[in-house]
Amino acid sequence: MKRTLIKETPQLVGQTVTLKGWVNVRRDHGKIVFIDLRDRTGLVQVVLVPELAKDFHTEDVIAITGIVKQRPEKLVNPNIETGTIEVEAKETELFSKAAELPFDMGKETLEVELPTLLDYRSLTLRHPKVQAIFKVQAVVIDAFRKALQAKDFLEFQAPSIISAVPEGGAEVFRVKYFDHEAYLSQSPQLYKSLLVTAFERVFSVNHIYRAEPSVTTRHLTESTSLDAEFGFIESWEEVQEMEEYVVRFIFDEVNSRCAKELALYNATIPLISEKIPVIKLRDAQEIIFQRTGRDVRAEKDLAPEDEREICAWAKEEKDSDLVFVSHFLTKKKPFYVHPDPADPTYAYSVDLLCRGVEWSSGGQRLSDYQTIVNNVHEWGLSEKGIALYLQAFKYGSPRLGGFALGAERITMHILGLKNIREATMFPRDMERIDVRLSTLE
RNA sequence: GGGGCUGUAGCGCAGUUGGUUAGCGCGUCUCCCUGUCACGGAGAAGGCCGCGGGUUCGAGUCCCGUCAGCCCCGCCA
Repeated sequence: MKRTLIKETPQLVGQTVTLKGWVNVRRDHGKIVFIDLRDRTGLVQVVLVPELAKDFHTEDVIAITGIVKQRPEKLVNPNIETGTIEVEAKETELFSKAAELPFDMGKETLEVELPTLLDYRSLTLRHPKVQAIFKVQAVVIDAFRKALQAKDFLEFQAPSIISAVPEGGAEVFRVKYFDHEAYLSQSPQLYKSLLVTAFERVFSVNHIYRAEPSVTTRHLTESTSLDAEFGFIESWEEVQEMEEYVVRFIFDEVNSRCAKELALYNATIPLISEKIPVIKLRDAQEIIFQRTGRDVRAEKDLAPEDEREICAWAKEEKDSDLVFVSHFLTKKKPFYVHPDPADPTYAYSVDLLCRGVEWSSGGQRLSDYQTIVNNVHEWGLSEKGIALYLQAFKYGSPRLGGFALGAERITMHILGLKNIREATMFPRDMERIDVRLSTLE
């Protein structure tokens, strides 16, 4: 018989249906047995006689053929979407038996610590509350695409294998590449910029790789970067405005498409004011000094503590969970960053902070060929490995800029997760590639 | 790389100033239960207290080492 999805059952009262899915939980009452069956669309209560319930256990994969029945009013369960009905089983079939579970899967919340959550990833990804994280993430990424497609951006696939390290700063993974050495890309930055000279407006959803020896709650060695870049801008503010539009678009989509998922985490979309406040690094540091007495005014960057403080300021003073910080030090940024002509010490760069953490960085890029070449030398880089990038600007380029958002960080902060690994299906860090590396020795 | 904290049953945890037989909840197994929905009730199994050494009459508890994990800082296109 044709399979019916669980979410369809409330509309099929009186009909015989075949449901296929996993046993979420079994409640045995002797002469009557209840099974909450789970498929990708939801949960439904199945009523069975013991003979049909067999020895079904949590996570067994089964099929149930039965009649959809309206529940009497006093038996309605308002907590599940199919709570007005139940399915009275007439026939059951076991597809696949589940081994004894290492923890309780039938609970509303998985009560496991992070290492257990990841050690049993194939299993924990079945849990509805865990799945909610990745539904939100899928919507975030989809909304990013939709927002930029609506502005006529072209999606491209950036390469992961690169021949030279143009950025400096972050550590890179080396890979053996036949007789040569290559690297894993830390960013599609140079590709998206050079593509602007061909397509004007481009974006990409790519994995990026960082060999930073960082063990924190917000760093991964492999993560998903949402990149956008576009040309013919008038100023760096246009980049910041485009980013604001994209972030707002993402929030709207998540709000309208993920109400259920947000509710599971008791989460609310970050508060976004009519206009996200934009503040220069030095002004931000002055504000921190005024608020806390902590003098960070000579620092070259914001420490995590500073990022939290400036977010607190934005929240209290500007009614916004988000805040842009601009004009970082040119020398702390990569060679392609565009200095502010008014004071070249500072750059047309802009980070987006949300709920205490950096969500993105972006800004205006250099577009003048000779200036770029000079900077390549000044930054101590080699022209050879980035020849294609330089070529793009040699043959004419519009004024350009762009930004990159971290998909996992957005997901994490929307849902209020404490560790970015929770917002990553298969997180890689210094100690883990699917399994703990220490277990492989 | 620096600092802090934690390793006790499958999972999540408690365990007093060092004291006799190692505790709780969930899960698992057996039995009972026709209206539960995190069902309930009765019973049972399940532990080299991460590992190694030390102090002590006596160590889950104190000390040293080691391994594993978590958090903070640093680093972070």
